[in-house]
Amino acid sequence: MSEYRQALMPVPPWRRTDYCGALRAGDAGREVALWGWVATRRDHGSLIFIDLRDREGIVQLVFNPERDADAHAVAQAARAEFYLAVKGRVVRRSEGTVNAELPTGEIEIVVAVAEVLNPSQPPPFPLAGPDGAAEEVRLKYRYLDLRRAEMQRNLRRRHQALRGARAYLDANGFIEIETPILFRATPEGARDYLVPSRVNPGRFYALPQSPQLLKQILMVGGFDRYYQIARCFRDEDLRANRQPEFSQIDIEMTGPRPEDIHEMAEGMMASIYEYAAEIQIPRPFLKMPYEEAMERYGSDKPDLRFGLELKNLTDAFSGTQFKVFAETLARGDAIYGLALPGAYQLSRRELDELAEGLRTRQSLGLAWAKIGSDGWQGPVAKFIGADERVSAAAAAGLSEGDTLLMVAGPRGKVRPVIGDLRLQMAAKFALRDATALKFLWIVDFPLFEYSEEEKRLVSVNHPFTAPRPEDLALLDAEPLKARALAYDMVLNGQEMGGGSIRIHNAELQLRVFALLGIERAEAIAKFGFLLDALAFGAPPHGGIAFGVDRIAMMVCGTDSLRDVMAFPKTQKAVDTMSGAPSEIDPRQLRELSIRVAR
RNA sequence: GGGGUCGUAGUUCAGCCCGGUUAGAACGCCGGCCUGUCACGUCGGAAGUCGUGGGUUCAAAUCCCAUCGGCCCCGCCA
Repeated sequence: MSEYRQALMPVPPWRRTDYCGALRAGDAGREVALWGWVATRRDHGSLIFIDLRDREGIVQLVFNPERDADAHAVAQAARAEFYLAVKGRVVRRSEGTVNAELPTGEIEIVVAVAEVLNPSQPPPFPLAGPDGAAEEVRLKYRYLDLRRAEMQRNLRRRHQALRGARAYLDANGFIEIETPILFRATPEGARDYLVPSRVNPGRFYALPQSPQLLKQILMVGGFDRYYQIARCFRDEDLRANRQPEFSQIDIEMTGPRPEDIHEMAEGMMASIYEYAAEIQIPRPFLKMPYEEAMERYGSDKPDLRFGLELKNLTDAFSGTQFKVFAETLARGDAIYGLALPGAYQLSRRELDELAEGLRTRQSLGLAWAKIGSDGWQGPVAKFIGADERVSAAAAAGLSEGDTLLMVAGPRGKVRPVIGDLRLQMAAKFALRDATALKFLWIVDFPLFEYSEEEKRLVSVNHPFTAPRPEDLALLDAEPLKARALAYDMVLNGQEMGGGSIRIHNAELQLRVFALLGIERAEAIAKFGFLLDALAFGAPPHGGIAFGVDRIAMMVCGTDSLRDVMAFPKTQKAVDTMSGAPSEIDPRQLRELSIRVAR
């Protein structure tokens, strides 16, 4: 490597006057001082061009050996990702050398002085262009990955989204309050991340899955309106849109009706989109009861960017001779269908694969029929009589050339399965309008559902959700029919946020706990602080929480959470850059009174 | 816990099915030449535990088994 002067100075030899990527034609004639990374270097033997990059973009530097030999020597020695400080004059590029692709393409910097502030090893992967390297490598060298324009853009949009949220909440009287990260483990919900207490051997803190209880207590504490950009932790398996550690915009207010929360949340979302994407989103959002969403879309977070609604064929087949369907009806179960327009053709093999998927995953059978000019075709067509064909065709709105997919079974199982088929078909036939933003609220969730695994009622939302007042009477007799004052905000088939009006009465809270199988003594042991708080004049209150990371994914147009987090973890919850989680020194464990069993 | 998929120069990938020369290409890297490039050009060069371990075979990047890791999904995630 040839010679260069490396300034081992802890601060640059001169202050920066501008960001590289911010210079424009209007700056022509100015003397500027810049710092930045070498993005690319084009060496013509004597003339050398360097594209210098900082967070705002790149600008072209020109080094002419006849003008300044020292600066030129620096350019000769410089390599990709060297951090340089330069001084020079901004000049308009001569005609024919303008680069229309670059915002800075009308000008360049004629460099008079240059210093290498820090050389760099050759980067392990190229930093220009959209993700060239495998994520494995990008995560290990995250600091290099973060220099890429895409990551710079994503994290800044995320920042703008949060600014939008804060601006709205601040303007509407919400007070930002921090809650502890070291909290207590509570039953229900996801697995907790635990932190041992050194001064209380054998005891553990839990990292909060969300600040749920604390924000309720802040309402009891009289703050009236609270918000927080809160870190949350859940020790569950990861997905493309799930990390063990994530952020939510957590909001609680005193005395709201659900509509008040909706209006506020829509205002905040509008502010987010204005700040992050300069888009005006249409308001108010559609509201859809949970039951309707399940009936029409087979999902509590329906994607409304396309139609293809489910068809309830139960009545249409009421007189069927087809054994499978007849048995279904005899059990009181349901038959649902999905009518694929003739333009969306599936091969026999694709249909078989779909059927196989349902059998293995859901142990449900898929029946299908193609509506031809000479009647129904398909393996089950011969079992389906003329009358049923007419009624089914009417119920499903079938025309010639269409394909009807049918699934029979318990309603609670069949609807989500067909809902999933609906999404698969949307992906296969590219039915989604990529530019649409389809917001809606899902309301009137059930309060409870029955858990086969635990053989008891569990909360659909969380145990602090208030029942609808008119459904209070159902609590003891038919708790599964009781609806909750709960709501989810859904955007393009993704849950953006959810919340509820909370129970603010200790007796009602104890009743709900009891229905969940949490007896009075256990409730007092584990949630005594909440029950006590409710007993001291707790005001009615309710709120909502939004997934910051999911919002960031939407405004950035990416489908991986890792693209909108600075330091995400892999699917095994590992940080490949730092090596966390790591083994711990035995001495440290001893201090914590912990012995590793493995 | 389970299913799928990928793992070969620094990077992106080909080769793997059907075992058999010295494991290739592009980008990057190193060196030479080059005064208007912007993915500069051009000439030359270096660069590989084929993820790891075991097995089958005269012979394994290639076939088999196990294992580790990345990604996607199911379960799980109020």
